[in-house]
Amino acid sequence: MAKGSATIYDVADVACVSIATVSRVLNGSAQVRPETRDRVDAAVKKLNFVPSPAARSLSGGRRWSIGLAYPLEEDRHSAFPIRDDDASVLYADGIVRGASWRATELGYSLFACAVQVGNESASNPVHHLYSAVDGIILSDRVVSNVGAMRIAKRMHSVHLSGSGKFKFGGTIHVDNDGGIQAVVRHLVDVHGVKDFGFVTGSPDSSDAAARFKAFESSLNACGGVLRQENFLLGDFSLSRAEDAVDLRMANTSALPEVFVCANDQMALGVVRALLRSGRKVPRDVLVTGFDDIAAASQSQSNLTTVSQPSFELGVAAVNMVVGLLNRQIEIGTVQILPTQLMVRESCGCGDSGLDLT
Amino acid sequence: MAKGSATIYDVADVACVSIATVSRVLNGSAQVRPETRDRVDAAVKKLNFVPSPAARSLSGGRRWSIGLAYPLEEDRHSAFPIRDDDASVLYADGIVRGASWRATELGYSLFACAVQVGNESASNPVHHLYSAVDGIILSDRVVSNVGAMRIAKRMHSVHLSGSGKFKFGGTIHVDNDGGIQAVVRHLVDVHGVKDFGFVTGSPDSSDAAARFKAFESSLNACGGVLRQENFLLGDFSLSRAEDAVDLRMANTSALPEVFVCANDQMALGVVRALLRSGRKVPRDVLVTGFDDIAAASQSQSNLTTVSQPSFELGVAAVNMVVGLLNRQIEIGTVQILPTQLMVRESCGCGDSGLDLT
DNA sequence: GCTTACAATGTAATCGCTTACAGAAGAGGT
DNA sequence: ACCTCTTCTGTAAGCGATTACATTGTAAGC
Repeated sequence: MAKGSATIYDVADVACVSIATVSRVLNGSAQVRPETRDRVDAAVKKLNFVPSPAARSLSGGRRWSIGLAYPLEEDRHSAFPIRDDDASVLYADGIVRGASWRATELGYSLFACAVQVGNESASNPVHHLYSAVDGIILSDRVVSNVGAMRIAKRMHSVHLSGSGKFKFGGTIHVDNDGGIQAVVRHLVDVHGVKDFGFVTGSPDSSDAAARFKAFESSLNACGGVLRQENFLLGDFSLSRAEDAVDLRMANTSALPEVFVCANDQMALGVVRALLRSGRKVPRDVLVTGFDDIAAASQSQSNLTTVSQPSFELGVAAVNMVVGLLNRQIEIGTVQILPTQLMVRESCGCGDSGLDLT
Repeated sequence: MAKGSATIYDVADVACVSIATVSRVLNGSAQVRPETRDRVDAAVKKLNFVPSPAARSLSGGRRWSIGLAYPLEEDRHSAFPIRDDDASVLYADGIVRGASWRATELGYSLFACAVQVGNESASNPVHHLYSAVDGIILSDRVVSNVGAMRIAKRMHSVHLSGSGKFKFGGTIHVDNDGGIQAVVRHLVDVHGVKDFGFVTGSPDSSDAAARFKAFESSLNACGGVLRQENFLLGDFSLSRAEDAVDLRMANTSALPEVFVCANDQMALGVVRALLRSGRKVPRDVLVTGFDDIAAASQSQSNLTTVSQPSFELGVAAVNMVVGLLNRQIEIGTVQILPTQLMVRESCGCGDSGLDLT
């Protein structure tokens, strides 16, 4: 607390040079006589001097840190809202790790920051974050489009989004189209499915939108059907999807052959609701997910899903921010990461023929 | 980028007041005539003004954000080091979530930052982090003791540590003693174990140290034995523990009845090594872990372990930092969070009598 | 109507750094 | 000896906030 640590002035005093010279040595810049440099280095070492990022930041230098804002669903019930059920956090973990690792490798620090979705006020952590960093990675939905534009005008930013292109910064998204297409094709080709159900994600998520759009066109391409009552509204959370299926089952019309879900959490919720009603998966209804979170591959819920390279997404995002910073990548660049169909048992595959319990 | 964003001067101009007045309004301080306040508020809104944390930081005001540094083991092999095997990250996830949630609730932003352990240079992200925040939460091992003291002298800090007390800041740790004691007692009372093995964590981790110390004293209390060759050195990672057990088995002396491990990852590694050698757990050797990570409770590895309230740890840490900030908590305070023994099958319990495979 | 006290506002110093610009010192040419 | 270039180093002006202190405005008290 006692603000006692050394400043550039102290170093200058000890080394008997001016603060400008110290700064030059620190930043490895230009012409400093070797013997002067040594003197400064010695002083720095002696005083354990670490430049104040705040001051550095203020005076316009590079901060060597980048920010990553990831979404948190609004808490609807519990006092501790962020439990296993929180889709965005689980998915974000991988991204944070990838970004963290890559940033460190490039000599940057990564500040990760969870943002309550829908928070447009000044208390949105993004506002605190973005002036502490050189560039920022914004996950889908952490700020509004308007907010994103404002930020992008101030600093380099990369957007993790479902589809499309952000013209004021870079954009990265996974191949939602290809993933969903693979799911639908597999269901049609291998399991002869015609009658589809779909559980969609948060309405404001571009990933959710992209996945549904891809689903529709795949359906058209292979002649599948989505009856109105089998289009379920979710918000990426397990419980909401579970509720939606319960509600659907109150309707006595026959269930679809499969529920294609926009993410794994919802798929797990769907499975849970079906099991509770006495139905078995995949015996009575097939279910597929998206993301391939850890829980998907556990034996209890052997979920057929689409694997997202979340770690690689984080890596790619950092690469892009730094590329933008170094002017090696153009503003408006879009990068698409591949997805992969993971066939397990919930789609009806698997010789074990186990019912999931 | 185009540094075009509004400053306090712009706001002052628009509102026709001085920057001092703007600052007063922003910080809710003291005497400002309501009509002036309104004018300033309007200007702030109009310009979308967000104060620069850097400047704020330099001039000593509150930043409304707190930092959390958590450790990342040094990468020993892979190009993408942070995989499922990384003990600290898995454990840290819960802390980050808890801290994030609580910080948001208190109106703070939380910046989480992964730190390569052993990095004492100026590139240690902690140095970047700590001038962007009001207070900082330091996990065990993210900085040296000296580094921690330097930081603690500059700002409020809370240390997440195995035991003991950090006299320049707050300290929180889980009840390692109680947890290990419960494990040992259970093994002795229920399973009649006498001949113990122990797999310890990173030598520089105070959690590891605390757990071993607790293990020793529990052992003495109940007359158990730890033969020298059954004390295995790990570093909290799965692979390292696996290797250690392989090495141990090269020695032909009888294995101990149980391997008590300082965390779950290592317990999983131990199980893996034992299975590979044709031994069964718990039939031939018992194994226990610590932490209760998600993988521990999966049916494949039904690990008896000690549950750590990692989410609550994050919450408590934020509470303490903010308490310190508001001078409601004294420097030097120590808080201990309870742990809980989770009895599963790897200790020999369970009527299923299943061999783990 | 004039002092007084206090509320409201403004002025300017400060935080620790970067960097444009200025100045000094030495080398080389005449 | 004098002038011109280099090459190094110092001076000082910001960066955008906070805040001690100075100043102005205003209503009460006489």
